[in-house]
Amino acid sequence: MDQGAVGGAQRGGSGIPGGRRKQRVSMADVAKLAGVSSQTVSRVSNGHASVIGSTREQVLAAMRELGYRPNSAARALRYGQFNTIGVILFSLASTGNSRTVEAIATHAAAEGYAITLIPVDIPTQDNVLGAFTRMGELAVDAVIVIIEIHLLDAGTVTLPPGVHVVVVDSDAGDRYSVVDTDQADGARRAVRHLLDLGHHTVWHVTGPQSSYAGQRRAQAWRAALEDAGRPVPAALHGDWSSESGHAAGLVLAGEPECTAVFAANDQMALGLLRAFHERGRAVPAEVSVVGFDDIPDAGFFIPPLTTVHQDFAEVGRRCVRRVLRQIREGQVAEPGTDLVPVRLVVRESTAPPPTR
Amino acid sequence: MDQGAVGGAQRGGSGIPGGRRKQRVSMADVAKLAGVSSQTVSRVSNGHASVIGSTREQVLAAMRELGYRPNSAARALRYGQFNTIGVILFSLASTGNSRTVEAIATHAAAEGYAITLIPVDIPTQDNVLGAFTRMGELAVDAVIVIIEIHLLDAGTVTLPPGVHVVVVDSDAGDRYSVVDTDQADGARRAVRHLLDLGHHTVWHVTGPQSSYAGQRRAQAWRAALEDAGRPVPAALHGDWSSESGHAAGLVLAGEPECTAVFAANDQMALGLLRAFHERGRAVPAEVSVVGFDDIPDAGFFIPPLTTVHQDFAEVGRRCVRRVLRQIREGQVAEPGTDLVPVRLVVRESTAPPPTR
DNA sequence: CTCTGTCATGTTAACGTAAACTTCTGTGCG
DNA sequence: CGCACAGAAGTTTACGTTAACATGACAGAG
Repeated sequence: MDQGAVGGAQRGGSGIPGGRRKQRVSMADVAKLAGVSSQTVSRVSNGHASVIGSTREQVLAAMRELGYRPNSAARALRYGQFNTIGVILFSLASTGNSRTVEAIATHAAAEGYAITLIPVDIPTQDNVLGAFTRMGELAVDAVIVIIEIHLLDAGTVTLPPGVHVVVVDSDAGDRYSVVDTDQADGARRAVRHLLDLGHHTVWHVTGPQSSYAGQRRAQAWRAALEDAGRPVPAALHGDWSSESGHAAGLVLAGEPECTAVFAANDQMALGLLRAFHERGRAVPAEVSVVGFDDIPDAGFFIPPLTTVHQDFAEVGRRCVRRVLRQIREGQVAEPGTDLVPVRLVVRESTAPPPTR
Repeated sequence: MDQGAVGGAQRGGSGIPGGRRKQRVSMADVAKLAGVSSQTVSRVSNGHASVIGSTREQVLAAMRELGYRPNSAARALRYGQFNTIGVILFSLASTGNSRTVEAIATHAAAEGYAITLIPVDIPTQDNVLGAFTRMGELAVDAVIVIIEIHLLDAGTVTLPPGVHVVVVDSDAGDRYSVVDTDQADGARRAVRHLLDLGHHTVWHVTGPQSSYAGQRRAQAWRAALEDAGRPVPAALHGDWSSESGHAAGLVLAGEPECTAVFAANDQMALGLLRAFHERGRAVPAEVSVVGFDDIPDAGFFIPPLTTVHQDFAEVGRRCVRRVLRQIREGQVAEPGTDLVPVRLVVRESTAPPPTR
């Protein structure tokens, strides 16, 4: 280094008081104030044992006085790790997503990892790809994808090398590490429950076609009916919203032989209940309704909703566990599907069909 | 573990093909392959103009071949910025929080910022303090706090110096930069609506005491009644959950003179509807109910809920705007409260009181 | 009294990137 | 023909931290 005369932008003059040029306090500053080397500050900062008590106290005092905070960028650079997991998702609006994300965040925090959210407004391929590109530039050790993975597959998306991935809500267990609720089992239980009550068959309001969860619930609904040798009515298509459930309910209310409906989520079930109420079709006396998710409100619908309980917290927990195992063992991929079990919660929206 | 035979973690030999020792590709690697200096790679990476076409192509080809991704830790270290905003929050479970967070994430992404979530399981002081400590160590340029700020004030918490803060749901506008829904106005509108319909007074089911939003809705409810010269019934205390609303509803169903209830959120209103239904009190013929939030499901309750619409997206947008202004202008604090307006959505759960 | 070992602390170097500066090449003009 | 100048690319250095090594002091053993 030549001369400092010019460099106002450089690091700022030394002793000029009040001239707060420097943004952040570094170890060097603490070290100077405490009269030790910056390495000693580092040792104190990281709780190494080999610092004598009096020195430690001095350093801590200096830290406090200057308001020292370690610079995580420098740390990350040094260690090659960020202690952060990225989460790519479409929307937090659905109960399932937000609860899963919350569980992921909680469990990750317990392991010393933070969560970085990358929302994708509209799940087109371009946007998802963009999210991954951004993710690649982001300070992230691994990624959890809560979005339809086929949007990635279809394109020429290559996941950033060296980034570990776990996927939620997907059938891509052959290529990725997938964690998911046991959608098929849930749908099966819902249908069985209704058949066991004596219903001849069960109608279905699906989720959006873009959702694997929705697709699988529909497949399992169909399969359960076929296995029981029952006729399979045409499915009505919803989009998870109570509004779409309501629309479907208005249609179903006009079908006299419809005595049992399985909605692919609780919100659509709410719409169904509303529609049946409007049309004077009593639930459960005339029509039974089963939902999926078991949102906290489901027990307070009119009538309280029989539904399939999903353990979102467990999904989040397993995502974190998988992703951390990948990070720690240094493996890039570890395909396979991890299914989280469900259970049916029977409330008051289901009953035997009306006798005639 | 002092011997290299084991340590694949080190840096790995140079030309050994296939032996992917090195975790990440650096500019130096790209530079070597492209036969240029790493500075040239940097220039290409950042789109500087002063690189001739052929060289640029070579570098890009090398980047592609090696799967180069810039190391954001090094970048952040260099620039002193992370392009990341931290969000401290209690829970994503409530509609309001998750939608606010989503809006924050979306708008931040549009500005090139990512969101890091720091969940606080139980909002004790210690935990919040811990979250802030963690945040201080985190790669974050600013923080948005969606949690009761008094949990911070009461303790000896000093916000990390140099970190910009915006707070949601708080009355701490004198000390912090606060963005919030106009809770008072919303509550006032709800009460006015019911009084205008002819109700003598309005009962209230509150949110949890720890919530400023809840407190302010309750205050404004009381004030609106007093301004109108009406008696103020004792408030019933809820905790945002439909279950607590249900419990309150069972109590209110037993009060014959109760003809109008304002619930501090929609979920508790759902519980109220359920309780009134159980007890055979017709809504709105005998009792009117107003909620707060206007969750998407509210229009499909039985009956569809009259409620105060909150613009969560706008709250998120303003948070991001404020926080970015702070970052860009380099100001640490900028106290003041920014209120987002609300509107009353009248549906079918309100009507004039029964004539007697 | 010297030698060895231990413990507290200091010094050096490296992580990957990019600003600032330096060097090199070729072009146009007097 | 030489010189100034512009443009392209290379070199140096610093960002803040910490592992690895170096230093120095002091204690106990021979």
